[in-house]
Amino acid sequence: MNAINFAELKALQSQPTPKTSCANCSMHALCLPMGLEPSDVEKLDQVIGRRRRVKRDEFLYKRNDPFRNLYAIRFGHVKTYHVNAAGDAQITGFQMAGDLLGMDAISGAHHCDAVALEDSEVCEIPFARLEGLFSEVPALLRHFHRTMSQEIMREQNVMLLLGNMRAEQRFAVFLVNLASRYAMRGYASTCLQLRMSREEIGNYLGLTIESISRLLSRFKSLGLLQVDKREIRLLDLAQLKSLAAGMDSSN
Amino acid sequence: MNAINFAELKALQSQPTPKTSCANCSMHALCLPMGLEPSDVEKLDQVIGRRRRVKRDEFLYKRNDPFRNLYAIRFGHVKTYHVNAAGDAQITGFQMAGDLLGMDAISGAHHCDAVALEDSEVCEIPFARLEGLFSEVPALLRHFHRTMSQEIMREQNVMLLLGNMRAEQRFAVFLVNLASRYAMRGYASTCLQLRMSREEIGNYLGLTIESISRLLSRFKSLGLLQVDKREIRLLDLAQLKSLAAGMDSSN
DNA sequence: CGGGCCTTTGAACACGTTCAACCCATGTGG
DNA sequence: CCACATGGGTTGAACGTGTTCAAAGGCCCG
Repeated sequence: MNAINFAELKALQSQPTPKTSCANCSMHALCLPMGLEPSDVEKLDQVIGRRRRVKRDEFLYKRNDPFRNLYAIRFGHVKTYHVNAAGDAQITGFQMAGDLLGMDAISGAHHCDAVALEDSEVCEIPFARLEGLFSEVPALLRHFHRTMSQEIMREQNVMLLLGNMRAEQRFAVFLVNLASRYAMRGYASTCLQLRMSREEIGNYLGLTIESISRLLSRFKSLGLLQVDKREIRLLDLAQLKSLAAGMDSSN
Repeated sequence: MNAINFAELKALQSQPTPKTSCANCSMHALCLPMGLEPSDVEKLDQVIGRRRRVKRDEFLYKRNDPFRNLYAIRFGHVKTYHVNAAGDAQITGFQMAGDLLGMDAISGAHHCDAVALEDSEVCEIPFARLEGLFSEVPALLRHFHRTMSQEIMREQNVMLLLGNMRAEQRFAVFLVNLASRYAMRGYASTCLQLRMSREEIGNYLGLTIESISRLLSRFKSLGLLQVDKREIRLLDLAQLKSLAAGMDSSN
């Protein structure tokens, strides 16, 4: 796979900062405008609100905020999480550039919190205006439905992970999945710069921080990866994939 | 809450079998036509395909079936589940009358299996025709988006359940949730006729059949419920709710 | 150099699983 | 009619995975 780094590409070909628009956003091939005609992309651009910077640890939205916008990440990383009555959190997803957030809130208000894992920038997409565009641009509506559908699939996969995988397999799935998402975005997929802490990974995977630490040590000693703080170099992706698929493990 | 049994009501008021349509379906207040004008309900009726009977243990759809239809349950119960590479299943949901199935497949093909838990009947909703109706009936599109959004929320709640609840709390959540869904449908909410086996409950909750059995015994001995095979009578809903919320448990 | 934060590692523990036996209701064949 | 098999459910005992608790290490920034 010829890994092209879209972000670098963009930086190379355009010294003068381009107008912020979908057409020249490095994520247009993954994000909402995916597959649209240029004229339709322009209409989408009209609809999209301001670009918004979110600093590390700042909220993108909070539980019970009224639903007004969807958010598309331009760059950076975000986590979404639920807090239960007892006060402990469950992280429901890590989102990166090109991902769409907030679809769980369409029925009324936001039911989870969204916080930036690093300084990030998002496109605010006023949902009322987007709805107005749906009748005009059927391809956009179709793509929107596919996106929601994929979000449902993603969550079902997490249910699978939490419901019947052991710790080792969960962590392998996490790593392989992260690698493939970076690959789709043209980033090096064997050298992950984790944006989240061990604790956040553990929370997402239904494990403790200690378990994550032990798994990293085990995988390291098995020669599957190298660890240096939050940089993880995947050395044996094939083996990791077979662990993620539930094969062998201890033979 | 004045529990009206819609199914019985319908049976009483119409000895001659009425034409099968959304307008006189007992689930119209919960299902796709929810909140639509009568004229729009009629349009929806035009779009909906045949009603289809599914016997107990028969497939409604299978993994890799091409996506053509959504399904609304008229009566009966269905389970959806994923099968992983190793061959074991994870049940991702139990659906009942008024529920909509198949939204995870919009992006292409079905990714899970759907099987009837008892003899059931569903409305086949050809998605292409439904899409055609969206531009004509904006209220339908809005409701469809809310429905997908709610499905995302439901799955996030399962992630919460599987990710950071102990067995006791999981099972309490399961019972309370089931009771509330029956209540919404006008059925007695304190006397549950389970349509699924202990094994299926356990699978859904990430537990074993033995754990479910033990939990039932424990709850019984605590005076929270009575059990007779698959009939469960909830005796202390308040206490069950507080267990489900993560309160006390052992004091 | 000190303090704070994140991480790693070790040891004891606990929750839920696994394995096994048994119960009970239902259905089937001799 | 009984004998027997089958499938779902319950209960007990031993086990194991991952947690909890605790201590120590590494790193950053003041």
